[in-house]
Amino acid sequence: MKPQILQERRSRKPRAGHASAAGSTRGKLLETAAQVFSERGYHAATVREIAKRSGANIAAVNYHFGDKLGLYSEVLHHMIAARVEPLQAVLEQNAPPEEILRQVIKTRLQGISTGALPDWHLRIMIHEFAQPSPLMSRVVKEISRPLYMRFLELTGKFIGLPPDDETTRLCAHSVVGQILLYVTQAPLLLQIWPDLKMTPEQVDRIADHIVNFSLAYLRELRANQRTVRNKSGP
Amino acid sequence: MKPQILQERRSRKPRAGHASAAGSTRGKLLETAAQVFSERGYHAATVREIAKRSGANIAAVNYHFGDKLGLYSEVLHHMIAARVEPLQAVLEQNAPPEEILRQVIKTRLQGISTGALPDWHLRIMIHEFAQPSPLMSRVVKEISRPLYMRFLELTGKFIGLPPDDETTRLCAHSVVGQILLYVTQAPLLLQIWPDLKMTPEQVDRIADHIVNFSLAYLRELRANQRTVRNKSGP
Amino acid sequence: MKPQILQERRSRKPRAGHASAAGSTRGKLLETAAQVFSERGYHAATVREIAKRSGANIAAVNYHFGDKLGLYSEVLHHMIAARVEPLQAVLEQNAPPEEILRQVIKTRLQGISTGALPDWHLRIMIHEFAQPSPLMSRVVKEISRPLYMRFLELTGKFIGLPPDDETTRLCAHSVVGQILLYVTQAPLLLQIWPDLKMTPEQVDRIADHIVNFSLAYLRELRANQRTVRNKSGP
Amino acid sequence: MKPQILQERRSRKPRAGHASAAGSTRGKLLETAAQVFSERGYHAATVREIAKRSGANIAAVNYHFGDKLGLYSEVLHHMIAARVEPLQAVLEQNAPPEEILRQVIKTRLQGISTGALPDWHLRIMIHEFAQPSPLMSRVVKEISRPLYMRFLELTGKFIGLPPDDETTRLCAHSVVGQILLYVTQAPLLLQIWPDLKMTPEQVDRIADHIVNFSLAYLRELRANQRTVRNKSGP
DNA sequence: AATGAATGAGCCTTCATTCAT
DNA sequence: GATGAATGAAGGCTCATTCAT
Repeated sequence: MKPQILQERRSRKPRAGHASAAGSTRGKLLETAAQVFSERGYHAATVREIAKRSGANIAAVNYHFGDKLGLYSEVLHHMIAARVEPLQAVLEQNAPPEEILRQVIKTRLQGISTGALPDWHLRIMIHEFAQPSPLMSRVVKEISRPLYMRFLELTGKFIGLPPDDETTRLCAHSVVGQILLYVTQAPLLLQIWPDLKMTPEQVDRIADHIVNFSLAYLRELRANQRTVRNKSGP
Repeated sequence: MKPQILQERRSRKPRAGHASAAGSTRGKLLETAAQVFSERGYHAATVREIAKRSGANIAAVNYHFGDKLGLYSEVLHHMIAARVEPLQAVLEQNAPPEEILRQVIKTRLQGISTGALPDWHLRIMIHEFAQPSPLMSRVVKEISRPLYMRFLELTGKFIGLPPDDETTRLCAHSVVGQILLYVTQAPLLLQIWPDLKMTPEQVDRIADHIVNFSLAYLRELRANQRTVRNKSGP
Repeated sequence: MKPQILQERRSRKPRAGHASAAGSTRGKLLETAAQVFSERGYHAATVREIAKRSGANIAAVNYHFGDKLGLYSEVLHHMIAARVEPLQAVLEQNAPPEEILRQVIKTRLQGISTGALPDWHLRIMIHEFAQPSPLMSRVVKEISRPLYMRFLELTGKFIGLPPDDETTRLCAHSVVGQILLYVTQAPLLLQIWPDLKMTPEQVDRIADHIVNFSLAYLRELRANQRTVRNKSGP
Repeated sequence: MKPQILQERRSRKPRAGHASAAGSTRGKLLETAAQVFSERGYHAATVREIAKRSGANIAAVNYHFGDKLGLYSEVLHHMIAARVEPLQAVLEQNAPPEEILRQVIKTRLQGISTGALPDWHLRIMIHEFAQPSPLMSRVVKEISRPLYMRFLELTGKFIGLPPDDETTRLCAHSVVGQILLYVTQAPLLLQIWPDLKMTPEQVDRIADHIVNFSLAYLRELRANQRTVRNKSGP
């Protein structure tokens, strides 16, 4: 279930074990690239800006990562470690599904509350969906799909249906959709809803709402499902 | 409440009434531009490609629309007529809120069924949020905000709360989020859910699911609201 | 001695007798062109701007004057009538050379005193010398040369030497140079000499200075010349 | 009193000490640019032509100088070292004013004798006044003004008046104007005066004429001034 | 281990001009 | 008598990339 490591591409220089150490040029480049890619997306980001912000020579990107895509690939690689795995952890834990659902939603939304970390992971995904890079399919395969599958499992278990049942999928989508609204439309919402301050308290209220909104239907479904099973049972 | 018309920008020639007739260079340009902008977004789209695909000279864009932004502005303008207004019409009609809700969802989702029109309107919006163009604020003001406000009203009326109540907003967001998932994440879903064919029948089932999923909570809320009102009433 | 008429060029439309009437498109075009050419010079001026400022279609220039150069040629033609002839008149008049000299200088300088007419003639000449247009040689032949020759004659008569004597030429140049400084370097002088207000009074003082400055040497020369002639005479 | 160095602009790379070495691309570019800018002026000159004549890629200009204006700025900078400073030196030297005046005139005129260097410095100034570039004010501040001020001082000392007296200014203008005629109107004069060969001997004669022409009035003024001072003195 | 220099392709825009009406 | 539409050429600039050192 663990996402595979993104394969190395055309860089001239093989990546050393300590390569992403913060002090090195390579490490600094990687750090800056994550920032810039998250701000502009793969296509609109320029190696020039990444190099300049890193205080590195413009040729450094090609030297260390082969080309722009190589650098992007590396950034994506780090994204998995930094983001997918923690969320995966939440999904894997041994707790009542209702509690897990609540935690997933809160974890997800906390990424967008203002002061927190810049949440570059998310913005990269948004750009990737708006305008896919050549690595889009890899992003899907190694980031989206595993998480999606796991969430399907969780939802299925909750409502008592197999993970790949259409109803299971639709329910999972309903939950995810509510979260993604705040994630992908954040700038719009901030303009359109003056009272949206994204304080931890407000984000908490939003998360609670999503949980309640979703559980209303899911519990109903679970109840029906048990009835059906009981009826069709012995 | 009707969204205002986007104002003309720097184009040298005023737009004639029949200007977007399919046969004319100008019309062809506009048509192609909508396509290209929806594929690549404002920034990544190139005037060159638009001109080439239109079979027009590259300078024709400048002649008819002043510059790239002028062309984009015109495309946005047509977007209102072709998309926002119909949806607005649905929202304005005199019918039970439950029915309107169902229609909104269906109208929205039908845009993505059948590969016919690749739903360029939405793709443009997605690009706009991923990487705002200089016209972003106008897009919000004239497209998003009016629809959002109207939908808030509808939701508020349904659950018996004022349109700008936080609960009203959160409920509206929950409904919209479910729809937007299919709209913004369509390419991902197609990869990740092999059985997603977007046939009219399936889209209908999806729409019904969203309605049911949402009403489960909204009705609950409405019931509570009435209880509260009755209790605090005479 | 009268400057020849600039020959018509490639215009499709032969110039009618009343063509430059103020109200007509053609006349308006000509008027605006003089303005624009004097502001920007032949190369930097654009037919677009001329057409726009005239409220005329961009193709009007080509229609009436063949091409940009044809329009410029026509402007030059009017320049002769409006500017060269009056100055010529001053030079031709029957008066003591000293008085003519004073008048030439004053006439010339008054063109640059602020409020007066925009003196587009002069600015066109400046541009022409900075970056000659294809019509430069015609400008010289029909405008500069006749005036220069006449001024040489005047100077020669004053100091008692033939017009094409080197000394005559050098003296004429000394006078003309003093005038041209204020004409070609006006913008610089305005920046560099805060008290230069170009009021009629100040322009008068400048003109008087140039006259006095020049006569100091010219009179000296004339005196010497007479002595020489007397000595070598009978 | 020394003119300040023009500040570096947007070029990406700081200028090394030996950067304008003839062999380097950068040096060649600079050399060609001076040529082209002097021929066409800032606006009409094209980066393409400069690059092509230099045998360099068009992007090299951007690389070395940031943009067209950056290159122009650098050319102006070199102009100071090559031209303004020597003239400044002449003006600063400790010699009788009459002798300095003579030298200034000769130095100035020698720039145009012998077709060798086509006196690009001056041509750039002429273009600058005909159609100012965005650097016009800097040109004035760092090139024209210091020289002008110094010349005012010299003239004032000669005639015994303060440098900023109107009479001092008018006299200085009269001298400068005579020089500038040959400098700004050279092409015209060559057409109009067939015997103008610009041989060193002839240029010398011109310089001597200007000196004599000017001194006739200046000495007169000085004499008057002394009389006045003596009368009003003790 | 890294970089300064250079490059070809492509970007958006503006130009003077032409042509059909 | 005039114009709207269209065009090829050229403008300045930025891009990711390469190469010699």
